[in-house]
Amino acid sequence: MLDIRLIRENPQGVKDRLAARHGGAALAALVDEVLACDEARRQAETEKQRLQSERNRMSKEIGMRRKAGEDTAAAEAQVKGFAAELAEWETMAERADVRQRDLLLGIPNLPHEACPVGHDAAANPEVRTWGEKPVFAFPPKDHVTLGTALGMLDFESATRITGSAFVVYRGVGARLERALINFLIDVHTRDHGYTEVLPPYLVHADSLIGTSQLPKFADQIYACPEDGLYLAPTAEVPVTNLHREEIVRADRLPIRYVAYTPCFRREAGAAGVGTRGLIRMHQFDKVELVKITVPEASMAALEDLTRHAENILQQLGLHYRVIELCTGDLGFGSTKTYDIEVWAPGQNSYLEVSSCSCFGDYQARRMNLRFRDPDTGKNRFAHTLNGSGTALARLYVALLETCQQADGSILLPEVLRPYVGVTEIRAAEADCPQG
RNA sequence: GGACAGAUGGCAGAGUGGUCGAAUGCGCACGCUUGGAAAGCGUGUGUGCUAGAAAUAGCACCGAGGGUUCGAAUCCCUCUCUGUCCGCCA
Repeated sequence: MLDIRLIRENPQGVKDRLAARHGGAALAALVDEVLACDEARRQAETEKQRLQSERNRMSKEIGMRRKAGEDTAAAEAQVKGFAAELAEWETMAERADVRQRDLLLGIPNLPHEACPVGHDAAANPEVRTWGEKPVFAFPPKDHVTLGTALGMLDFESATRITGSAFVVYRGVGARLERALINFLIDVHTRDHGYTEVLPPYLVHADSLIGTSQLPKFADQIYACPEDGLYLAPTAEVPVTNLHREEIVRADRLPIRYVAYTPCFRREAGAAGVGTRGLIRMHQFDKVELVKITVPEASMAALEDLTRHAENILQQLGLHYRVIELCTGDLGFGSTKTYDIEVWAPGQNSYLEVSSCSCFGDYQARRMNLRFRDPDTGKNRFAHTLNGSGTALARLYVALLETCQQADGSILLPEVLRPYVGVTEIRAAEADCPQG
C-alpha cells in the first residue's frame, strides 16, 4: 500500500512512476480518486471530531451537575440533538475511509528509482550468467520422457486422482524431491544464516491482503469459503505475515527465514502455455527465503538474497542467468525484482526458478509491520523481501535434463548424492530406492 | 463438536456507568545521590488520526464488531482467540 501522505504531497510524481508499469496509464485515474476520497475523509473526520468534542464536554458537565442535584434534562436533550448530525459525519468518514483503503489496495507499488524502465519482458536486461549450456553427444530428452521412463514421475496417476497439471513422484523420484528440499534448507540455514520455519499452508484473507495477493488476484488462489481460508500460493504469505501487526525490536533485524511449503495456484487463464510436464503445476514445492530489514538495508539485502538463491544452482552445477525485471514487467507489490532462470536442455530454453523481490514498505504498510527506530524512538514501517530459494519443480526439470546420460539415466551432482543415497538414477533402481 | 473460565498499556495487575488513556507494582529512560555501582529519591514513559508552519489542541483506541445511554473499559448482543474439562481423532 502506498503512503497516502506521499500521494497527497506529490500526486504527479506518484502518477509518473506508476505510469512506467504494465497498465500504468490507467492508474492515474485511481490516484485522483484516492485524493478526492482523502479530501472527503478528512473533512468528515474534522466535522465528526468537532461534534464529539462538544458532546464529551457537555456530557461531563451533565455528570457534574447531576451530582450537584441540578436538573439536566435540557442539556441532555440538546446533546441528543447532536446524534443525527454526528451519525451522518461518522458514516461519511467511515465510508470514505473504507473506500480509500480499497482504492489503495488496488494500486501497485512504485518501481524503485534503480529499476530499468521498459515496456514488457523483452526489455528485461540480463544482469549476469553463470556456467555454460551443456553440450550433449546425443539429442537430449525432456524431463517428462526421462522421468516417466525411469518411473520417477507419474502424470497419469495424478490425473486419475486429481486432474491435469498435477504429478505423482514415485520411488527415487519422490526421494529426489525430498532430497532437494533438505539440501536447499540445509544450505540456507547452515551457510546463509536463515532460520527455518514450517508454517501453515492455509491462511486467512488478511494475510493474503498483507502480501498483496488479495484483493486483486483472487482468481489465482484456491479458496475454502466455508472456513474463510485459502491455500497459500507461496510461503511468502504465511512467512512474511509471521510479523503482521507487530512492532519488531530493532535489534532483531534483519530477520531471515527459510521455509519449505507446497504452493497452490489455480493458474487461471494459463492453460496451454508451456504446460507440459512439471513446468506449470497447480501444486508444486518451493523453498522460500524471506527477509525483514530496516529501510536503509533492503537494497543490499536484495542483492544478498539473490546470491543465496544463485548459490544453490551453482552447487548443483546448473547453468543459469539472472535478469532484472523492467518497470513494465514488475510484480504488483515489488519495487525491484531479479529473476533467476535456469537452463533446461530438454526445453531448449531458460526456466524461471526464482524471483527475488524487494517490496520496500509496501507490504509492511498493508500488514502493519513496524520496528522502533532506536535513533528517533519512532515506529517505522519495515522493509520486506522474498525470493524463491528455489522453486523445486522447475529445478527438478533442469536437473533431470542437464544431468541425463545417453542411456536415459541421471548422474546426480555430488552434493545431492548423500541426500539421495545413489550416484546415478537408473530404471532398475527407480522403484526400489535404497533407504 | 459440548461445557465452563478468561482477553485491560512492554510485562504483571486494579478498575462494574461520569472528571479513566486508565490506580499500583515491575521494567525502561533521564536526573539527583555515589570514588564507582547497588539501594534510595525525583521526573518521565502507548498507538493512530484530525487541525496547525510550529508549540500545541482535539478525536479514537481497554480482543474485534454492533447495540443501550446525555455519557461505556464497565451494561447487552454477535464473533475471534486463549485456558481447563468432556467427546472425537492423527
